[in-house]
Amino acid sequence: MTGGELVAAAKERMDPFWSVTRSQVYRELPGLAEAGYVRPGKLGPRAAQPYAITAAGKRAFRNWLTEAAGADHSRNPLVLRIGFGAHHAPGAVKQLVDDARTRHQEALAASRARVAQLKKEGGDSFLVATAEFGIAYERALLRWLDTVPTG
Amino acid sequence: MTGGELVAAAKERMDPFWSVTRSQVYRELPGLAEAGYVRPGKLGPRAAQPYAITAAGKRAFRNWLTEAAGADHSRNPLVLRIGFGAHHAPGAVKQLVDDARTRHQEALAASRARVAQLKKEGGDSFLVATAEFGIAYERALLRWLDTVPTG
DNA sequence: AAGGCCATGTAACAAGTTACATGATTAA
DNA sequence: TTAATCATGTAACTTGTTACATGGCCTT
Repeated sequence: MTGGELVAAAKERMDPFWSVTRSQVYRELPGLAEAGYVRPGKLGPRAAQPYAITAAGKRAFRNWLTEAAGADHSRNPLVLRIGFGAHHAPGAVKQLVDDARTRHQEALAASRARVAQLKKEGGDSFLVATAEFGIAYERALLRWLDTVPTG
Repeated sequence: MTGGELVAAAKERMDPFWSVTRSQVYRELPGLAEAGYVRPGKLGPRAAQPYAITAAGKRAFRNWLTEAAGADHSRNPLVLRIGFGAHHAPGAVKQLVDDARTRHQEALAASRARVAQLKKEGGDSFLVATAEFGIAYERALLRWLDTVPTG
């Protein structure tokens, strides 16, 4: 795959709980090739450089998989601002909450659609589980939003 | 406050949904002083440099508060690994899930304790809400863990 | 075949992490 | 009073973001 294809595949697979940017991917690929984990193929249109994973790359991946998972890491600007609610102008918190509700309702719908699609395709049950994580997260957030004081 | 005090206060206030490191804080403080948002006080023991916020600093803070909240950003290495469950050795997913359950049960207990403490202190209801976000998140994650296929 | 559009890749920058050096405080 | 511990701050490095340049594709 090329850098762009990898980014698209990663987003498709990980969207609610992980992210990568194109620049990260493009930066890493030459290093991975150097290390022998991927092998560059011949250039396509637009100077697109495809790579194929090598046997060593697969080994390294499996190795990485077994490493302990490490703590998760959240950055939630909405909750951060709500925590300073006492410093807000009147009505500002309600505004924040309403906007967030709209956005997360959309995200919830997207997660549900993704689960439905994966199930229809008869896909890997672990992938379905990660998509269901998206639903669980969005539902929890929406329910929490309903409890935030908006005064 | 000094850099160390600021880090401690930030962790106390934001722990489940935001984080800062000491290095970030120490790096920013001289710049904020330069910009007139904080004023350095006299050095304490261990060359500790305290800062006080200025009127301009408070204005800048209120300004920042009203900015739109931006999307939240999660990095969850556990869900990431589970998504690749099909590539794991047998039993490995169960191991991951069991470890995670322990850790998140502890985190849930910590969140609950924090809510109880804030309520006892009669604190700011917005702060209580952010602590309750921690509970909601941990509960959702734990319930989701119970649905993950461990075969 | 010309112009707008989208995908590829690069480069400069900002934010986040890790490892280190130093100076008080505490305890043996 | 010496050694261990802990808090302060710094510096080097890694990761993540934003802004940019270029080149095929697709429509008209």
